[in-house]
Amino acid sequence: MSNETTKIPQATAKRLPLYYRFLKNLHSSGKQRVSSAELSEAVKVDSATIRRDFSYFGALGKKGYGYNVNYLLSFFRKTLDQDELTKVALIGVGNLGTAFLNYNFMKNNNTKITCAFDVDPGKVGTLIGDVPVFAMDDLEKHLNEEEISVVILTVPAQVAQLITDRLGNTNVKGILNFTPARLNVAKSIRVHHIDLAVELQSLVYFLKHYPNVDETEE
Amino acid sequence: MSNETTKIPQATAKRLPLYYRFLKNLHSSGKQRVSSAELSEAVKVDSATIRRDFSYFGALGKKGYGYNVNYLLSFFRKTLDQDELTKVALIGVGNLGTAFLNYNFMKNNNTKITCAFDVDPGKVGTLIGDVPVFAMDDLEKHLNEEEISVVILTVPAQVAQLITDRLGNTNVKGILNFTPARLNVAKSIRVHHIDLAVELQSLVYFLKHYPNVDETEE
DNA sequence: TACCGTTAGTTCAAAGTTTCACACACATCG
DNA sequence: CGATGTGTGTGAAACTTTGAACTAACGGTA
Repeated sequence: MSNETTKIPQATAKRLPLYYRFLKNLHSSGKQRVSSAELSEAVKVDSATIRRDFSYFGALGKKGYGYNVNYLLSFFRKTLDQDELTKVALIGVGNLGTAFLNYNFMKNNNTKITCAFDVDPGKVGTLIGDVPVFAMDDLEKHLNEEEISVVILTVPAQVAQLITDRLGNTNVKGILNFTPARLNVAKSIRVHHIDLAVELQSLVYFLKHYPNVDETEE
Repeated sequence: MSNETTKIPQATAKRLPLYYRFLKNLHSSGKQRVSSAELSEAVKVDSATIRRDFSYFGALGKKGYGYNVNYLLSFFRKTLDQDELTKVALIGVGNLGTAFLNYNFMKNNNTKITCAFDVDPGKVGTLIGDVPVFAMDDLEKHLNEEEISVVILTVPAQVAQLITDRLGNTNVKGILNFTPARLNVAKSIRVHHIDLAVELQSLVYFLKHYPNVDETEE
């Protein structure tokens, strides 16, 4: 453990941003120390899991004391690269895309949507939530100029693969895909799917077939 | 296997809506039969996993032939309760909430947003995407009258727990939570989290720390 | 009708993840 | 300054999920 090069389990990596956010809350409410049990209550993750997650990064806490909020926070800030800003592009300014542009969900974070793309000439050239909307034709040009490596995909499903193929000519390494389409990508590109209809349907399925079980993540 | 009462693994259950959607696509494109390998290519799930997933429901396919699309489709329709409509309420008509109301992501499905709630008097009484917006004060009343058991939560984080507590007095059994808040709920209520900021951050983390690994779900 | 190629269903081992439970270290208090 | 309680870090066990490999059944073809 405690070695930077040791690979962190994926399940752990997915929880890190969650921990980070709650630590920020604790910090701003003036808390000095926190135990894995308290944290567990707040983020709804088993306390043993939290301790193990933290332990992958070394001994961050003190026995009989807990974790120092400031120390933990500054550690995570470094680990999650919170100091350096990751620029993100949003492709497809429809209902959902517009909501993301207006939504402040990356305000406090290390990620920022710096440009958006759409085919609608009525939207091109405008600012939505302070983000400039460019023509889809200029996609590769702007992505390369701004050296963008992460995109949010909120285009209609039919064109998702088409757009994705064009991303092959850019520096894009990660796609957050809100499209129902399952994308074919070069293996140098990482895709995370958020499929809203599937999420809703599977929730309904769980309710009908697994009555009364406890909470599950996404 | 093949027994209706056998509990399906959660990982499998999450994939069912995905399978269902692709089967619908195949059906409408006139395809008669499909193999697990073809399906695997389309949904990006290992073919052995697909075969095992299906086998929990019994022998749905034929060796040396594959699966009959019609048969499979009608089977899933029953299994996923596609015939009966699940009414869903949306709470919080902000940027994201409005997008969902306008978005057609449940048009083809067994779920439909039938009412929405907000505190803004300017929104109350209006129709957004054909869905009536009611006052937050009348939340319990409408939910009970319409016998709604699933809600989508798109309110500001600060009030998420407050609203959730009020759901305790209703028939609501499932919450799709788009709020960063981790909700305290009675264990009869199931919560699925979709935390957009966390998703984006964890994608960025993966890109920095796990270069060049393959695709991961949600 | 007999063969051949295809592909479902299943078994097994491996990998990944969570949870338990406990020793040990530290903080705290008298 | 010693005793006591608290809470971390972690070994081991339990559980979940995946992927590879195999078997056996079926369809198609000559």
